Amino acid sequence: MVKLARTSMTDQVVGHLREAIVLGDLPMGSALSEVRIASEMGVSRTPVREALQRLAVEGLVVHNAFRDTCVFTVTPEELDRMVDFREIVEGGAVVQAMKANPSGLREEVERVIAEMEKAVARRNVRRYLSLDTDLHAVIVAASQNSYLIDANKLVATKMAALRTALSMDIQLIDRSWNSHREIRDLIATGDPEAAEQRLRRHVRDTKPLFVAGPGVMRQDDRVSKTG
Amino acid sequence: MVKLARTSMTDQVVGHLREAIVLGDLPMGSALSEVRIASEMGVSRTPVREALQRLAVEGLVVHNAFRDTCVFTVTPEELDRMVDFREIVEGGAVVQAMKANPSGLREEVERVIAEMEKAVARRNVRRYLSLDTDLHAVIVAASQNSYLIDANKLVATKMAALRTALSMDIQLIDRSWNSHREIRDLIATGDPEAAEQRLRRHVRDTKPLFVAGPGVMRQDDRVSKTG
DNA sequence: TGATTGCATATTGTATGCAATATATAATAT
DNA sequence: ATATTATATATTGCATACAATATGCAATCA
Repeated sequence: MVKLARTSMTDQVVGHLREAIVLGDLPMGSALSEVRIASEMGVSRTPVREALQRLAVEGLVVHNAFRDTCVFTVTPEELDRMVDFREIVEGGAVVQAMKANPSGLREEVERVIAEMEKAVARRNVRRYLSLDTDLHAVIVAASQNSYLIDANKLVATKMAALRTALSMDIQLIDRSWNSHREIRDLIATGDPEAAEQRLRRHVRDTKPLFVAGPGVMRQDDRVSKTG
Repeated sequence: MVKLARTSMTDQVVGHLREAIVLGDLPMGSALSEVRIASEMGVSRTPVREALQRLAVEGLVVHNAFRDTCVFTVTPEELDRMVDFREIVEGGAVVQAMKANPSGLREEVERVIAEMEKAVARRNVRRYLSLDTDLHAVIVAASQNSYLIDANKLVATKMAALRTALSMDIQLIDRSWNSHREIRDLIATGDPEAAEQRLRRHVRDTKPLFVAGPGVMRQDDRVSKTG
């Protein structure tokens, strides 16, 4: 671990853990030992603790006082609420973006859609799912509203981790791909209401993919140690 | 400071600082010295640091690396985005609440409205503004969606601090009071769309009260030390 | 056999010390 | 007089040591 170069150790630990959670290296529900992470990253416990505190506020880890802190898990009921929340936030964001920043929104969406087309052509499911995360992120980012962006992070990182854990069929990808293109078209058309409703429906439709997927479990199902 | 009774020192510091910010004891923009807070609360720097990290994620304080951490400030542009955000989140929440938890929503709103009526009768502006914060909070809470609740906190605490710093005219209170009662009526009526639109308009209308108010400033205007 | 108590271990919570960096002040040079 | 530099001070960032708490296991007892 390099000696803090303009970025604090705590920031590096936060980034490292977030990435590990999204990539599935830290399975959902697994306990996070401060000493283990510290020794693995070659730092002391202090920056690790501070990183875990921040991630706990973000909801990416749950902190059990005097016991341990684990990677988040999601119950089916909570997944419902995540979808409801995404409808509201992403729907609101696309309206904001189309009114305040339409060209920027179109450019960013077009860019991701183009990448998606390549991924679909190559049947690269992994890449497509990553771009799925990106597409929703750029829509929210185009709103240029830091509160919407921060609010979105409360679910976006979890969704990214869930997508990683998901083994998705190629048929489902095609279905999602159609949905994404329709959203792109409606954004290009310039009708905020239509785009919002289509985006909300899209988010709603993806719910069934996750309810039966891995990572969706009771809150008590601990898995393993840091690994 | 009592020796941790079921709650960690860090939690206590978080609560203390949040309250101090909302009540205006820590003015917006003021720098927060770790050692000063630690000595004032009779704890070491460690829990203070951890508390500040958490509050930074919440956006209540801004952390300048290697320099200091200050209480948040709001620019007029950011206030616009806060209002946009509140429209989306509170509007979405009231719809959720009316669909999933209508009776609970009505009860809670009715309770706060009743308290407001007393405050208005007694011309107690301070109390009314506090209930204003409560009213919006109970609406979001009634959605029973933890993500909406957490997202709302990204602005609710800041709004509470801004209200505290605000010296509001009694005429403006009467105007707000009418607005609040209309929202209550629409919630009681049971038309989610109508209630959402009315709530969004109410949030939008309150914007002018704050743009000229105290606490809304350029990000660089530091004020004083912890005091 | 089953429950309970006590101890050993592991983990978190807090305090303190030291290093690194930033800010302010004063001295110097042009 | 202004700009620059050196220094002193204050503050943050990190590491380590210690205290408090929880967990697991074994021994003991009913």
